[in-house]
Amino acid sequence: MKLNTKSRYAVMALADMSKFPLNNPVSLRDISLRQSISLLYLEQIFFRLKKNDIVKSVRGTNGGYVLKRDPKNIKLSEIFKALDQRVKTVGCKKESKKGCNGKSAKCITHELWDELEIYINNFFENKKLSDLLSTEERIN
Amino acid sequence: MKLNTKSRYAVMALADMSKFPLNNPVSLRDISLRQSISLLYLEQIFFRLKKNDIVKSVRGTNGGYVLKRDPKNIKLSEIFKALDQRVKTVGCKKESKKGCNGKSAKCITHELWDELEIYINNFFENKKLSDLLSTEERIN
DNA sequence: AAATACTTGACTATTTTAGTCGGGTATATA
DNA sequence: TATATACCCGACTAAAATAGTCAAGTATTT
Repeated sequence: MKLNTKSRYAVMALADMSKFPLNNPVSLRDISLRQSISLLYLEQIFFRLKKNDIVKSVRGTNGGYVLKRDPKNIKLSEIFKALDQRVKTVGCKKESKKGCNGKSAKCITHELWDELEIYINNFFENKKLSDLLSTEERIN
Repeated sequence: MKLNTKSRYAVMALADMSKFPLNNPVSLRDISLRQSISLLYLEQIFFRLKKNDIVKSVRGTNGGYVLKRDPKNIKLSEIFKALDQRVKTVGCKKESKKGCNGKSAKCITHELWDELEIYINNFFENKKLSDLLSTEERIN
């Protein structure tokens, strides 16, 4: 069970942006250098963040990305959703509605995975981007 | 973020076993048929469960596996541990001790992943095999 | 003896992940 | 208005992880 780099980098990059004045565009190039994340990969990530209304872009010289909302109002769950990251128990659920292929035995653990999914989503639902920021400021 | 089949099947198989009289060996062949899991794959899984003292084996005709403890005393966290399944944030932590490669900026999110890891492990730590069983019995 | 069932390492196909490439378009500034 | 900067975005690929199989056993019961 592991987190992929896409969502991990997304959170890192957005946390990085949050440290700067909010309406000031931050270029991916700068984030790339500061966070040691490939620029090309960041572009891919921000394409999705933009599509999901988390950031907006400013083109041209001195352009970059700007957070669409205050970090206080950006839940980590939104970021994960933007990158198609969710908890999956795999199998079991997708192929059927109720009894998992009709074989009732197959679903002994069905409720468990549902519960886990809700539990984890809950973690991200209750975390804001601003929560990371204050942690960071405490450290430095 | 997803659960792998190994730990998923392990939980399913053990829950299946729990439904039978405890000192009665249950053969992998039967579990395989009931839960639609490949026998060869189950063998691999039970090899690890055995090494981790969760089940013991009874060889020969009418043999099979037996739970080493009462399902009330088997935590899901043990099962996951037996299969090397754990939450990983990947990168960030392994390569360094404190400042993540010395670049302090790289670790804006470090504490977050630690917290998540603890949070999820907590879920499994508080679930017993017997919890699944009663759920199952409620359903059927 | 024969059948059943566990033992265990090695192997392989498939899928997923991480990350790159390429060929754009838009905008600010000199 | 030329040029550099920075976003745009689909397609691609190498590497790693996962899922599952194979093979060649050994132990026990009936």
